Amino acid sequence: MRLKHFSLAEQVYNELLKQIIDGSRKEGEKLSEENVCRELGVSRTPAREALLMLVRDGLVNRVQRCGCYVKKLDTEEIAELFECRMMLECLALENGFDNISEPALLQLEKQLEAGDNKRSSLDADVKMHELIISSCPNRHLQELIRQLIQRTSPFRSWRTYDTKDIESLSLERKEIIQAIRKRDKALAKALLGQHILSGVSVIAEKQGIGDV
Amino acid sequence: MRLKHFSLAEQVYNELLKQIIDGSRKEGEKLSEENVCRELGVSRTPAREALLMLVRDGLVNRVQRCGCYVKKLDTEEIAELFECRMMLECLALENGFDNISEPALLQLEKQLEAGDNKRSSLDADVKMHELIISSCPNRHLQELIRQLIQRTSPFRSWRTYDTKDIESLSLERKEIIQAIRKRDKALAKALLGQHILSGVSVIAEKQGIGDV
DNA sequence: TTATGAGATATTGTATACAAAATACAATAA
DNA sequence: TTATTGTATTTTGTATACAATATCTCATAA
Repeated sequence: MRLKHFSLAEQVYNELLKQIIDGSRKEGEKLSEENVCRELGVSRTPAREALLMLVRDGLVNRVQRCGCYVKKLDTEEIAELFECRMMLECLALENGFDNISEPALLQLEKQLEAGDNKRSSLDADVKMHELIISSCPNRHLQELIRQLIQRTSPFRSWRTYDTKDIESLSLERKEIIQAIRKRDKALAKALLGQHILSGVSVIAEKQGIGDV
Repeated sequence: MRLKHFSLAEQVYNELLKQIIDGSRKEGEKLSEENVCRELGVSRTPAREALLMLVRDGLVNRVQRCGCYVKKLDTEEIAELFECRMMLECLALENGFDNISEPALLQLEKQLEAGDNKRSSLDADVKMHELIISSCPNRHLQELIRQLIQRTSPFRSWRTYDTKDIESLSLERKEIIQAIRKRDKALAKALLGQHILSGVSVIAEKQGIGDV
């Protein structure tokens, strides 16, 4: 087996990605090459490459001769981003519906039962969406959706602050799984769509507050 | 107005992009930094950046410490790529159907009439798809589709070698436009889907020949 | 006070040198 | 002959120096 060795550029990329997703890099924040270098102890070349990779992912804006910024989306763009993800995940569910196996669903249900804190709630969420995505036979569509999920990740935690939210999200997931197990495709798609869009209004509110 | 000045990286990117799309860079071809530099008369830094941008676009593969190659897709991956594009363009048509204006359709029909050679056939194709895409209100979906169109572009010319192909493609487009003008959404979507997938079998054949 | 502009400073774009790893190749042994 | 191993060459990864541009500061004038 060939061991993978991570280049500095990849390591910087992974670190910045984590920071952007977990919110420690705020939207709109300047990511100057100099600062990134100094903070992570590498030269400008790998830092630049990492930033380019984040631009590729749609998480960073780059303006010629001005530098890179954590991408800042207005409320409407966020709504469209979630809507786009919703449409594509529903498409994946439509296409892969019959490939979702009963054992996989049972296993997922068990994991959903166990989840009642924020951490396991996020885990369960990732697993459910990944089950749906990986059941879709079109690998390009799979990749597009994974990319969209990554782009919506910075907003993910906004809806899992209090216990009530976590519980209602958990319930939504259970209903989706049940609909799939009952082989009710139309219902499953409708519930999945609602589930993905459910956070948008909360996000819109929080952003409104943030702007003041 | 602020004049846009293109960085060397962008210029190299545009040149390589053109070469990959028009087929002068064959699939699987090695794109070593050294060669790219020498051919285009720049240093390695902008060449590297251009290659990274092509990786972002899905047109180039990059293996750590081994270099970059023009992405080579097997027949099944190509089929899935076109299928993915088909699904998303149909989604865009579904969403933007009512936004497609009669004047825009009339103008497009005129341009389709004029097109009977390869060049104008490609132009007409670009315009028709762009009309559909830009009518869809979701800008993220728009961008995903444009990216997919770029990724399918290297295969585009494979179906426009002889006059018969050009004519039948032209006819397909006219039928799609007519269906939209009659506001028959289901028919328009079905025809659009067929149109996008129509080249796949031809591509599969040609690739088979290429492999011998 | 506000607007303008010159100069200083900081940041990005580009070239290049060096380090590390992969590949090619030749020599040797089985 | 074939397999293997060590060396040479090539290529990618990283650091850094220099060039070009943008931004900031502050003085001056309307």
